Amino acid sequence: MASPKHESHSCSHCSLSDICLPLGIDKEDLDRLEKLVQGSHIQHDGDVVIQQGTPFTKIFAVKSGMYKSTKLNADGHETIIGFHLPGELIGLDAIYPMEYTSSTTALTTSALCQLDYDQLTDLSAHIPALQKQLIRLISKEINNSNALLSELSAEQKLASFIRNLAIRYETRGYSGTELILAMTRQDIANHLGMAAETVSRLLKRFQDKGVLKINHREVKILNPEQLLILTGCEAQTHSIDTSKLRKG
Amino acid sequence: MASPKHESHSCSHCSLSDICLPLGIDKEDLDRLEKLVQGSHIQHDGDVVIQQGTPFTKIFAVKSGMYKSTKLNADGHETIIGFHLPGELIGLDAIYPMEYTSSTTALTTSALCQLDYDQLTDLSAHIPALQKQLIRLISKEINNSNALLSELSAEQKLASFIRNLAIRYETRGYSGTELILAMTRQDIANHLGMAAETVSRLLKRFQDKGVLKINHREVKILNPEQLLILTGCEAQTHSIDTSKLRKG
DNA sequence: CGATCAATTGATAGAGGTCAAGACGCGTGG
DNA sequence: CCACGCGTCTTGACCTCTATCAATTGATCG
Repeated sequence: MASPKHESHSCSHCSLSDICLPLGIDKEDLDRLEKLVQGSHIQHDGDVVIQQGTPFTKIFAVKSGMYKSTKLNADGHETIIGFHLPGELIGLDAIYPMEYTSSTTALTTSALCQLDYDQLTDLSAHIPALQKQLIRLISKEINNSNALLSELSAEQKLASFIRNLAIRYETRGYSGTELILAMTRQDIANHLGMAAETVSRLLKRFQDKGVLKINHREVKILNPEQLLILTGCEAQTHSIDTSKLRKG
Repeated sequence: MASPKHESHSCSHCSLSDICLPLGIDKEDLDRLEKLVQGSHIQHDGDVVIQQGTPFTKIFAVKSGMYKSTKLNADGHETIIGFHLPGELIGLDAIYPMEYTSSTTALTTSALCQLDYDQLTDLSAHIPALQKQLIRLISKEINNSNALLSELSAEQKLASFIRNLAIRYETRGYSGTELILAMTRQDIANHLGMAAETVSRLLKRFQDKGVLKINHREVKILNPEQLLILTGCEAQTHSIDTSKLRKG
């Protein structure tokens, strides 16, 4: 299992083709795209896929499992800037600086595709639809990054985090109510800018409230609406007293 | 001064051409690019340029002054996702969702250019250099957004904010040591996720330490190296005791 | 079955939010 | 020119949230 195996691949048969690159591309163009895709590379827990600071050459697409990207700051502190689920692209933030700005590691047994960026841009110059899709996906990343800016309390941040994971899983055809936290509590805490103990306590609180059912890394969302409220977003079902929304 | 005046414009003569779009484009292509640029629109303090939720049609480039982008979240809370200085582009995050995800407002008397996005992509399909530059600039935004994730204490966040502003001004040919905070303390606080009182207290502390000289909205950086240390990044001049870097 | 790592739980303290009052700057109108 | 009002900024007192430290339990694995 440990050997990096290059499976036969085909974007057209990939279950992720709807959310990955080949949106609205005809058969002929798709063939050309597939030529530059290097198929499934398999990693295991802890395997490093990208080293921060190395020259940018490829974009990665997650096929299965989960990855995390950590950034070593100038102050020597490591921050987890994100987790990557199947169908998501890794490395788009490296285009501008021409080198990877964070390291990426597998959290469980996982697989990804590799796309040579130079070939991809060359091809996209000939296929407007591909160019547009590429730009759209990069733009999407900006929004993802901005999402973390708003939250206030630790409770809201963690609730948002879980909800965000659930939604992303659901979008990709997995269950939107039962998910597995492939990362440690410490990883979650780091990503959200809090202590691991706080994550632990909050998860317990969520469970006590009947919002979640937690069994180690397994999370079951019992009350999605209540979870939404915990994010700081009021429920839409009944009218709200807006007089005391959090600060101005 | 108050009338929105469409000045004669020319990217080739614009002092910002180095940092804006037209990087490495030849004369002929530049002419075509200029055709789709709508020249200087002038705003004043409080003028709204972009309304969150409206359809995405244009990218904006700041010519002078300063703008802020605020996002109204589902919880009814407004977050300032960024400030825009001359030479910077606004609206790149709207490409994916096809609508503006935040509202943009002028903070002082300011001016910007408008670029029709559809025309821009059509043109970039014919000019590989333009396409690359466009993609690079969008990618850059991801990095900007990720920058806020790492900081820990309020002191580090504010020090980083000031330093970031100074560096951006310096890159654009302005002074890197004397700058004007066109935004209110409340705006800074909102953007950094803290209380306005904390900003006030921290600025005072920075001044007491001799790092900054503050006169209302004017900031003079007296000790850039000390400011760097306040961001959490150790000074490079002498070897450091790394034994007690902030948490793991 | 110890050893190791992840996770939980409790006790404590400090950073920073909140509330409240006052100072300062600035435009407006008498 | 000064008084007034308004918004911004500052400063102080208090208190909550959450980080930190520490000890324990639970899982996993060679």
